[in-house]
Amino acid sequence: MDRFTEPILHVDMDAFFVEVERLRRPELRGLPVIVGGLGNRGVVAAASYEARRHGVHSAMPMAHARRLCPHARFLPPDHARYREVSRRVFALLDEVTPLVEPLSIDEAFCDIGGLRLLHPHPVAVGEALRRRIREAEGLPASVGIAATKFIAKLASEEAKPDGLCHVPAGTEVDFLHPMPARRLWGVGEATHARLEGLGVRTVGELAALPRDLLVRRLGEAAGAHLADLAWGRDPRRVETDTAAKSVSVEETYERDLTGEEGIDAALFRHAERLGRRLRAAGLAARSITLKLRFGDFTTFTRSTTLPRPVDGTGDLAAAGRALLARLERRGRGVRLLGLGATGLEPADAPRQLALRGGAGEELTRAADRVRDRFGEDAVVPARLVPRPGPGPDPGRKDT
DNA sequence: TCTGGGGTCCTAGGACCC
DNA sequence: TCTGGGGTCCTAGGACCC
Repeated sequence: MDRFTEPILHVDMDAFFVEVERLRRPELRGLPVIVGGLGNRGVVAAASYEARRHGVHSAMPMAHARRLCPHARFLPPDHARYREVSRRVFALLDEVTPLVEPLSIDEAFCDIGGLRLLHPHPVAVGEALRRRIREAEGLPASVGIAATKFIAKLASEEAKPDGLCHVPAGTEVDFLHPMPARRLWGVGEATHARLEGLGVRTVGELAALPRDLLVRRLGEAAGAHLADLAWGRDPRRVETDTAAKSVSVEETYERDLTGEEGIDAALFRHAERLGRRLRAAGLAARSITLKLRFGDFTTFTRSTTLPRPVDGTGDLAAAGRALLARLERRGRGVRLLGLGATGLEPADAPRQLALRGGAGEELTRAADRVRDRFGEDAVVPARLVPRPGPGPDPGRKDT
């Protein structure tokens, strides 16, 4: 009986932000291009392969990237556009199989096990998908094919740029063991350092360690997980419909915020953006988290669980202020301020109407509708409008 | 070189309940 | 009067991913 023994595709767009920019500006083809925050505290979000050859990579401080590759073209990110293109690429995946699990804006797992009667081989499906994305959107994508998710993901990395890599069932260990342990999904800087402390450099050396030693050194979950991955074991299935567990907004300021008023205004703007995103998703939050990073990069969070879920700007701002009051600032400047929502549930979950705010809530929703039509800046709370000059203006009534 | 913004998951301690 | 074990929830911090 014909059946796919490697039914999992990992589709990963190559230098996604850069390639989307090149669609609009073909003159950028062949040049080193770097997309990211251009301010003095920016980092690289995406680098073209030409820029990567100079050592530039994502998450690198932009100042460093400029030094490594001064002749690159530097562009600010256009996330709205990337989201739109991403939506269309995922729609192409949906044409192939209903079992699509988005991992981020530019990558997804597809389970094509159900296609086995229609296609001779998973590689034919992968190549057709790459061609389809190229023809429909003009974008390069790499595909990894394997029996498990994490081998498929490693395979797509191996395939880059603009390629396909198939790891036949039974050959996983040969594929894995020569690799640096750092390449495993879940081995970051900290775990890598600990593994080096154990004398581990490759996945093969990791596989040779006793499982209980890994659990003792890395914790129950991470240790057991890595022990399995090192032998190619990964039972996770492709999951569709994974509901969001948190929504958050944060901002790093060009210069640290120092005055109480400026910090409070920033907090209120966060409450507005967060509330708007919750309401657009039809969600309300039971728990609110405030995040604060000081100029010296020390970072603190404070969170609270409310008696009932909230989605209104006023409620979010009030919770944020209460949390802010619990942090000792001691005159330190604020580099980053963030506000997050967890404990999400549908805003329509049975809650008595009487509890759902009054006129304030209606105003919020009216403002949302105006912004839907005229843009984010169409409605600005009076408290965020710059005050006219010093002293009262006798000719002006508050409106 | 000096460190973004959006997420997920895990750990550990404490409160609280049975 | 002293002491259990287990489960769940909450909070803060940290690792990790793209």
